[in-house]
Amino acid sequence: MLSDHLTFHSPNSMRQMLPKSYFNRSTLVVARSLIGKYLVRQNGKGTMVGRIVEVEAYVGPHDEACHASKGRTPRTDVLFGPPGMSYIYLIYGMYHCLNVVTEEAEFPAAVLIRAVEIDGELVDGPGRLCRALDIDRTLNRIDMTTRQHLWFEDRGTKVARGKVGTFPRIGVDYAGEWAKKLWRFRLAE
DNA sequence: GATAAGATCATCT
DNA sequence: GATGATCTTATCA
Repeated sequence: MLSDHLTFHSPNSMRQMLPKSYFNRSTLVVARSLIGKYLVRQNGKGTMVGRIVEVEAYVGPHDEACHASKGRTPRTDVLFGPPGMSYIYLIYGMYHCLNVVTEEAEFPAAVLIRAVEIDGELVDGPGRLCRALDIDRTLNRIDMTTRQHLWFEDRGTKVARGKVGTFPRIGVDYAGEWAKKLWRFRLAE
């Protein structure tokens, strides 16, 4: 009886929140392994869940595409903090971008969540994603490992390594050689 | 189909 | 005062 509809309904036993230790690893490893995991958003109206389809890694003080490469400022301070925290900022005056901080404190790095699939619908692009999930700067710098507001889950679905393609990151041409790094990960259909 | 331009503001210089 | 880790709409081919 325990095995009744075990997979189809994805019971709680298969929903594992990703803990702080998950993010305290190499940013590239975290980024790649986040593909196929789930982003859960809980607000006053209810709960929304998106399957992560595309992410980008921003790695360390020397990565010129990473905001932290320009130094530690009030905005980028959270990147230098402990892993598992949210880093959300406004870009181009109208869109928000959601990141999760990775690696140990004092090493500034994060993974940008670029696209998710919600109920089979692709939500493509960090700005759209934040709009769809009701994410803005009020959620900046929250702990994403507490099952409150915003967190990640592993729901037992497996993604073959060959199903994850690597690409250059978007919109970072100014970053010179760093712009060529294949630090964008996307799930092949 | 591809490319260009406009929207709009927190952040940093 | 300049600049984006973007998206939508318009214009062209």
